[in-house]
Amino acid sequence: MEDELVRIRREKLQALAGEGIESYPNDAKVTDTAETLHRRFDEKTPEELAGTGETFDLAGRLMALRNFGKASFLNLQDRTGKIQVYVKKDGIGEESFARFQKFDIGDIVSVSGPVFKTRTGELTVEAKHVRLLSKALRPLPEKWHGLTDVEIRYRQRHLDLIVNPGSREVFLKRSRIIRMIREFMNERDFLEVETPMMHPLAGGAMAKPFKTHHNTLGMDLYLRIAPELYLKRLVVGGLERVYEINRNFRNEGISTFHNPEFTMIEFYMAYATFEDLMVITEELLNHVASDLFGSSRFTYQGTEIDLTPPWKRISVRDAVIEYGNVDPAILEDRERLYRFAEERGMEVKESDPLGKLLMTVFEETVEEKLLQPTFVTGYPIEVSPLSRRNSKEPDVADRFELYIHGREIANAFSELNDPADQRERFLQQLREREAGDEEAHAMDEDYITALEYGMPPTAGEGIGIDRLVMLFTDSPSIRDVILYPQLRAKEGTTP
RNA sequence: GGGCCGUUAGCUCAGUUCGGUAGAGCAGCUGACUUUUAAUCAGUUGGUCACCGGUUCAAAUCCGGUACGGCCCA
Repeated sequence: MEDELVRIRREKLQALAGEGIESYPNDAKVTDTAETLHRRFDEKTPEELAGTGETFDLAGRLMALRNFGKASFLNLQDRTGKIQVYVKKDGIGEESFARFQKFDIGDIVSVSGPVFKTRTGELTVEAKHVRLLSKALRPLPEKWHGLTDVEIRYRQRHLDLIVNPGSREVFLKRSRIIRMIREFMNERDFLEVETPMMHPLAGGAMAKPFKTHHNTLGMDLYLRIAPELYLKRLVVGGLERVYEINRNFRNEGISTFHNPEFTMIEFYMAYATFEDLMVITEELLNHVASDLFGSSRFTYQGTEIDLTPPWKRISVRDAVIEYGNVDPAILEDRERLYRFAEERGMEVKESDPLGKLLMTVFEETVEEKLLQPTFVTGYPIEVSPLSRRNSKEPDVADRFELYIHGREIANAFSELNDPADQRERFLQQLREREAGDEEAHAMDEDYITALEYGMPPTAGEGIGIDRLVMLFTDSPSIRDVILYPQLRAKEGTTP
């Protein structure tokens, strides 16, 4: 039973405490890491290592223990990796060695001593001192198979991170990707800002929000579904290039591509158009890819993705014709398109306008076929309430969505900065809301007022960071790239 | 929300077909072992078979339900 294993380890800790050894000391000096030692000494010969006299201080988690009676080999894991440690009775002294017998796999220990190479050529720290810094009272998952139970991996991510190097790798990469994005934006003179996560009305996207309540103000608030309207107010305020990397919350289903809270970067650039953003997007993703892979090519779930610009550009309409094999004539006729979609079991309503029908047919027939990076343009104005109208085709928005491997990765448009048109669009959304569309955009008078002070011509874009990380880490599920994905509450667990 | 699949020792998994004393490896414990690396050798502890109910002389196994998870669909 588990209690038995915990009891034995607790008794070991108590036995050490009985000898006057502090159970949880915090005065360990750690100056070296596994990585630095490997880098310095892996290529050296045993002779070069011998007799230098230099000693090293490191600490980490004891991941393996191979006992030989009067000597032991340990694997010590720190944030940079693993290194072998050799502990022998002669090396640390009899008393110390007796205490060392109470160490277990999983314990946090510090080690100091010189390095040498074993018979098999492995760089090893020869311990002169070992010390228990923190006892692992519970056993770790098995060393060889690791931890595969996905539920434990998500609920107890610490265990996953300790025993599954691949998982740790994903989150190191995630951090690196975000760092590269910041670097890219900062270099182009974008200002990083933070805008409210709690909104009096949920705007900037078409989605159902989470509702919460502020007691003192006595008002309901919504967790933001997008930062868009605040960021554009900042552009009105003269911060001509802004970006925010932060969480959005959408009260929707959970799947391998959807988590209720997810991370986006949104950025806005005055005096740019959605077409300028295509180029910037190509550059941004290549900036990240070149850092991660040293290349524009990488593999996602067995498919080679090539980010070499320029990427394909195609309108929704042309894509439906090309990938969906739909007769162009049908696309001009609302009635015919409705029947077409209906006959194929797509979820459409009799009242849907042509643009909405077109998007449904696009989603059903095209999306999954867009494997290589593709800018889809020509979005109907009625599904783009915040986008600028195309000057030549007023029914079409100056907008694109980026698809990679059949998934929407980014959404961008030239911003609608005409307050009168914006009011009309909101009113249209209100009508759709009244017709039963819960996700239709709310009226935001305050935002319109801000536009009335004059917003420069601006283009803005949102990129889903989690989905980008999935692509770049070859992860099949969004839960693999979010440290604590949302799960159903389970009795006796915190998250 | 629907369909399919899963839940057995701390971990990784057999065992379910066709009901008949709950198993292995690792970890743990005891002993041997001062250059191993999935160390080795000998011995050994450890189980609410997810949970609730039913059928049966007898249920991990069959039936019904619940919880949680995974995949697919909406």
